[in-house]
Amino acid sequence: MPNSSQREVRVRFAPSPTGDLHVGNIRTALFDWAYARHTGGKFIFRIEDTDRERVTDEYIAAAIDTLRWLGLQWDEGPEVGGPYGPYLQSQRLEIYAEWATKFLAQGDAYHCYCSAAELEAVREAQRSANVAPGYDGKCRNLSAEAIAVYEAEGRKPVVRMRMPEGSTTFTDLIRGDVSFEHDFVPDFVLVRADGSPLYTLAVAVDDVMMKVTHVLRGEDLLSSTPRQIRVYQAMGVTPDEYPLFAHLPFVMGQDNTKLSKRNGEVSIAWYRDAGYLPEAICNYLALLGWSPGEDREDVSMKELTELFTVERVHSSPARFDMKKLEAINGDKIRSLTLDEFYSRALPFLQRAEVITGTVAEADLVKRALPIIQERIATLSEIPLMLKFLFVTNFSVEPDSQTKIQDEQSKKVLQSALDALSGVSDWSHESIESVLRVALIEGLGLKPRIAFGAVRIAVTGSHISPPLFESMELLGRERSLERIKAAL
RNA sequence: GGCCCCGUCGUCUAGUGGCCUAGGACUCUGGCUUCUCAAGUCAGCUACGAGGGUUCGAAUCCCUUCGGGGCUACCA
Repeated sequence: MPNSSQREVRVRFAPSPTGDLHVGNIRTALFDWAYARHTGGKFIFRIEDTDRERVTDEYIAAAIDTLRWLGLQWDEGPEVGGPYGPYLQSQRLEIYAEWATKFLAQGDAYHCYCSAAELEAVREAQRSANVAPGYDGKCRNLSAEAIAVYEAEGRKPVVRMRMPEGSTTFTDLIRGDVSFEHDFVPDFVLVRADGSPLYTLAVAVDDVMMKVTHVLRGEDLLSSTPRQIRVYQAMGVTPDEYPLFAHLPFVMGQDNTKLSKRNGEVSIAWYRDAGYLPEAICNYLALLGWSPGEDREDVSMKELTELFTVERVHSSPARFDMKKLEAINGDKIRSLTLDEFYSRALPFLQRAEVITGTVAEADLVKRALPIIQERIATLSEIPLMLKFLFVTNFSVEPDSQTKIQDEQSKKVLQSALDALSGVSDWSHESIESVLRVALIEGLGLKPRIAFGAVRIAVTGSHISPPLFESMELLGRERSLERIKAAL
């Protein structure tokens, strides 16, 4: 039997969707995916919903949707199936029950009748006595009589795994050898009193049964690895068949605490709505805890699969920096072809109700996009910048309005109106040359002063896309109307 | 408290004993460009947590220390 490093690579992403997938989850998913693709192996998507109190169908659906949106296509998992399914743990309950029964029969696990209150009391005592906390092993070797008494009391037992004396050592692909003395790994629960399995049981059983070869996951799971390995042993899996572990460093918030709502947006759905491109999110996230070296930072999805190796993953945590994500997003937007940019822009324009979806609008949008492409960092800025082209009841922003109330501005607008009235070829080139002659040469004004007033009158704001192109797009009639209205 | 992990510019990182008076990117500051805003471009600021070793030579190896984080559930 070939060992884990020789078998076909099978990597799984196994979130427990107790909310929207967040930045940290996705970084893990991205690395899992990239590693599978890099090695030509399989990317498996599994839902860990053993805690049905917290995992809902909505969150599961959202997780599936998010992964799809990001382009992290899975080879096995929800909706696509696969040879080792089902891929929802809630649909594998009988499998876990069978193994638990087997462990019980083998003596690897035992029934524990301790109540939550009793366990808490033990922990409390351990805390004050300053000794290692954990289950005290009270039910490890219960006599038949003692069991009968508990049963008579109506107590429902949990199934608890027996940790033998000794220690567990494993090689983490990122951190090297890590070992834990079993004195600090207490007997742990596999099955709840109601018969439902816990993560510790399900994760190990599934990884073995789904023939997972590499477990790349968050470092918060590092200290649960000995428990997972203990289950492998009880299952009869030999060490050379264990999956290889790689514990990824955390993605932290700005204030160096775990990323959460408090210190930055975490939900990927939020980034989607805010106009971030999936490839930008992936590119940025890839740089958190990993780097291709050689001062490279711009990485496409394809390049990521070519360059990604676990060896180049860091062991130290990274802070999430929205500013850098934004910068990368802007770069990605600028490198979009017009067609790509157009299809991504459309939903944002429609959602903002700037356009309704007519053919005429589509044409104007297509002509307008090139002049704003290099001016935005997120797609959500598009409606703001293009609104002036579509609005029916046009008005100038109050802030800008005050800037064209003075005599000089009126004079500028009047001159512009006069000069522009005679223009027949309404192209940005001729608009510009006519205005330069009339305002710069004619009135002797600085360009920023002269064009500023026209800009406000025509676009409604002192910040806008390039003036002459904007006027060309707006059309002669509407442009002149707006200048007139501003007088 | 115990166990485990981690420690290079503000942030993400390059760096695996000499190529490092530490490179790139983002941010920030200033300049150029310029019809606004951007984009582009040039320049600048700022880092090997600290202390000991090992070595001709250390960001790179060892030890100690300090700091940060995770786990310590019938959560994952």
